[in-house]
Amino acid sequence: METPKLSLYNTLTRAKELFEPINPPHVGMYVCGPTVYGDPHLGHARPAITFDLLFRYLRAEGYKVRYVRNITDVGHLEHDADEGEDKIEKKARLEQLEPMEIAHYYTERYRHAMESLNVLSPSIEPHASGHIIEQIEFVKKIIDAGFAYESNGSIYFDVEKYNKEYHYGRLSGRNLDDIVTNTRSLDGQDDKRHSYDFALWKKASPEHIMRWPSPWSDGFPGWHMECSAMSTKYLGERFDIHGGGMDLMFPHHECEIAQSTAALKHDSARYWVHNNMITINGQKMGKSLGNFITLEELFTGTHKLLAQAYSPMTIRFFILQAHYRSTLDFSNEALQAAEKGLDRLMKGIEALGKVKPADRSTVDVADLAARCEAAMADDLNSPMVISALFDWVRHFNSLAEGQQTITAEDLATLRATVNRWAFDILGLRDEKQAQTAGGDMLTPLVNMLLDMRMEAKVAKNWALSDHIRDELTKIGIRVKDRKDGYDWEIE
RNA sequence: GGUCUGAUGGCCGAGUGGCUAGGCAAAGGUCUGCAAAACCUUGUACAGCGGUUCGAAUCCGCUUCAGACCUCCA
Repeated sequence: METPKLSLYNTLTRAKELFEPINPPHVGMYVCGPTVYGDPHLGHARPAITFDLLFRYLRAEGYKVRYVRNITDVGHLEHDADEGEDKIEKKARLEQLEPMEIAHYYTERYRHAMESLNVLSPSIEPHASGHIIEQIEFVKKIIDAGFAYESNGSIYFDVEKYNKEYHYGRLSGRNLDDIVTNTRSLDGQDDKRHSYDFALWKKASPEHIMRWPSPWSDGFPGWHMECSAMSTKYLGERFDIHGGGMDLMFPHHECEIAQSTAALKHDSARYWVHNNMITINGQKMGKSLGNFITLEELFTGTHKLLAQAYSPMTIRFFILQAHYRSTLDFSNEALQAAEKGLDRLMKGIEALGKVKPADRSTVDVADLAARCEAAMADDLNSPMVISALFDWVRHFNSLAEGQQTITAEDLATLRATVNRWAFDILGLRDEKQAQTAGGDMLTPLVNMLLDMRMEAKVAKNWALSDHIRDELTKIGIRVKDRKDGYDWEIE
């Protein structure tokens, strides 16, 4: 089957473009990861899952992907001002811990949450603190190219000069004139020539603990620097995809483009892909507004806005049910709907596992694969993939009930298609099956009781039969009668 | 204020110049000793006002409302 080619929406050109890797079958992808100074929240799950989807899809299509997602553990200033304090460091002082202890702790928390969400580990997860030398070297290149200046031990990017040769603002669709008139003037920016210049290297004030020697001062890199330095180091001067949240478009990605272009004399990333935000009551969920719900809270249900706990797969499914470039509004109702929908999908897939082959097929198995391929190739339209799967859940159930039939060959194809799309690419996991799998003692006991119930039913002893069912229901086991037998599941 | 995005049925959320998205909820039916599950059927929605068109929810304009970025944020 001829699979449709992937087109991706490129923020740089504001259009969907056919994806053509620079060095097929290799694909280089860089995504901005978390700043590890707080617990990961629902907002962090969105880019992680979006780019996990892309990573999984590209791999399933046969590409050899090197996926780099950084960990920001230094250099992220609290304010873009001279007395700006490093985020990691601020938190450390408050809790009397070493900065690296904080970074390590939250990195582990992040990784653990991502694992729960079935987000694959990237190929490389570089830490900014481990690449100070590379960042210093990168700053030197920009200075040598003439696009940076030193001021009182700090190095700033000369936006105005850069803009004469290139276009500062082309990613976010701004012109320097707009930026000039709209940049707020903050205190303590005396070292900069212009308010819109940004720091490449900052001299550390005496109380600043996180500091490294450099040709200019003891200090630390500016916060856009790590991505330019590390993407170049691991993916080369030109690579395919750069991803991140839409909120990073300006200034972070804009500055990154400026840095890389200034140092390398050309663009580095070809396709810029941005995921939209998760909102809560219509407003962006984020650190600054303090309206975020951590993943831990979602998994355990411990947040005043949560009506219940939601499993990691419910969260993943909830996110995949919306297109990555749309905002997605959080609500208990939406999450509960996702939970039930996912349950239905998983049960349908379980039913497919029980289907017995027949000598002819009443279903066209190629339809599912074709629809999934087309949807995914069209800028990662995961909602359409899910929609196709749901249409097929009906067939799965009908096949399991014997209302439709399928040949052994078609059945194998169908199972492979479902595995590919539901599990390999969407990255879903059957949590309930995983729970009961592996030599539990419950199964023989429940089966014994249900065998007794079958005997009672044959004897039309409805009182006993209902009693067994009710007692099982009480301990959370739902009994499903089949034509000639029974089925059961844990609620 | 500048730049940009969005407004879809009870809820969430795709999509598109004419052909059923899907899920959740709801109603009716089939099956069943009863129930559950499953299956079948049902909703004629696209903010408002104009315009373009044979035809617009989909294109254009205006209005209203909401949101994002312009400062750290995924």
